[in-house]
Amino acid sequence: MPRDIDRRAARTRKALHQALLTLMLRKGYEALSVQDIIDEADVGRSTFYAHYTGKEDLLRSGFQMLRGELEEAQSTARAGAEASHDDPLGFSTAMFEHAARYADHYRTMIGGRGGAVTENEIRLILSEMVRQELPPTLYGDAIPRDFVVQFIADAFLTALNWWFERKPRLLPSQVDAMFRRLVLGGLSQLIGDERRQIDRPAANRDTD
Amino acid sequence: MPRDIDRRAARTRKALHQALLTLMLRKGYEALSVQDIIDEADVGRSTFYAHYTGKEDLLRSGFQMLRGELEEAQSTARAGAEASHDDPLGFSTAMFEHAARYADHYRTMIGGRGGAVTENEIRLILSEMVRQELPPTLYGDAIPRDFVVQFIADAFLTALNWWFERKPRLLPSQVDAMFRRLVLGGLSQLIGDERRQIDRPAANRDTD
DNA sequence: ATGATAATGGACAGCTTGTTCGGGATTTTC
DNA sequence: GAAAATCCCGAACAAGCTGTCCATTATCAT
Repeated sequence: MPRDIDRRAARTRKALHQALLTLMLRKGYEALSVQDIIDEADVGRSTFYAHYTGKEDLLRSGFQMLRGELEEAQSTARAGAEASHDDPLGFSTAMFEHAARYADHYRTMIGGRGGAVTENEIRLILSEMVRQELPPTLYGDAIPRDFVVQFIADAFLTALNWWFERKPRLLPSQVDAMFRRLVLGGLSQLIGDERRQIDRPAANRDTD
Repeated sequence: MPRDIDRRAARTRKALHQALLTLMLRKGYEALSVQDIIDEADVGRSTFYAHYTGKEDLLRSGFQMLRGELEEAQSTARAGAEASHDDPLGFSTAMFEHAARYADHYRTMIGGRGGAVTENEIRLILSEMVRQELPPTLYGDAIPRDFVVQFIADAFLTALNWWFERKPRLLPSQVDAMFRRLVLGGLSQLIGDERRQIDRPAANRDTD
């Protein structure tokens, strides 16, 4: 029996992934049928179902690959770097660079093209990254920690979306700088010095 | 010919909207078929197509109603209030209260239940609101204005999502306070006093 | 080369979609 | 109240997609 995966199988899977990528960029995930995918990939119907249980399975498979890539990039980029908790947004630099490298893949996931599955997956991954870097104790207890985590993760997605849709020629480092400054410093730094002192509302004692 | 809409037609449309609402809360928009909707609404197949061209048409129709409600609420809530540019997040208070009032409707739109159509529509509406309130000139030019607009709009959606999914018993005013503090003051206020001074990166001169 | 193994393509029934039609019920108008 | 207009309903239709089956073909190990 063959130790490695059969070359034919590898070729088929690559063709299917490529077809999914192409079609998602063109029509979006939800509007896609299995028929479209196998037509684009030039693959038989039963062949598709021999490899994947449906289009969602194919989608998740591709997502896993990208996730593996990402985790590797994260760990190498931050191997000898400063320890965590030093920079609460430490994930962002490597992440923006990874997005630039796999621009087509990331493009399928944003702007509503990815469907609910992709959206949820990427938000989960990001939330987990942020959670590991955010200091366990926040100043005061006025804002719950998981709220802050979601805030950061979604802000990153916003930056990514804006980057690809509006200014795709920017360098990853440039977008990263804007992202960090806005999330760290907030809006008050941008709207004039006289409002620099934000009002500090009393911490709500009875938050459910 | 009847001056007003026929009562039967109004009843049918109301039943269809209610069915869509119920089913979206249960299964999400994308997983819904026209068959599901007319079964839930107890309406004939041809009747449905006599009123709407498909499920997306029905969705947009309901969305228009809610939008009308919202714009009315916004204008009345801020009739005699302070003029714009005074508070860059002036929309949020009335918006959170509107969301509390129409909780079921808003719940269908967040958490991936609403599908790409809803997501895009609500982001457009929010962006427009924010754009009108944000001062035309931002401190420095390091961060493009439309990036800031998207940042605020998406942060609001994050807050709304977190509110409904995690702490639905909070009052609108409480969520509003957290939202404003986080967006205005940023992350640096939460992670210890020694990092209160954020580093100010030099404005990028060549942003494309 | 040759048998074993695995991928392939096309055909199949079952289901959903969107449309059309005539009979029957309800509302509006007079 | 009765007539006329309008709307709802149910059935039936072609078209498309889905998931499964099996005989055929191409690739692998010896």
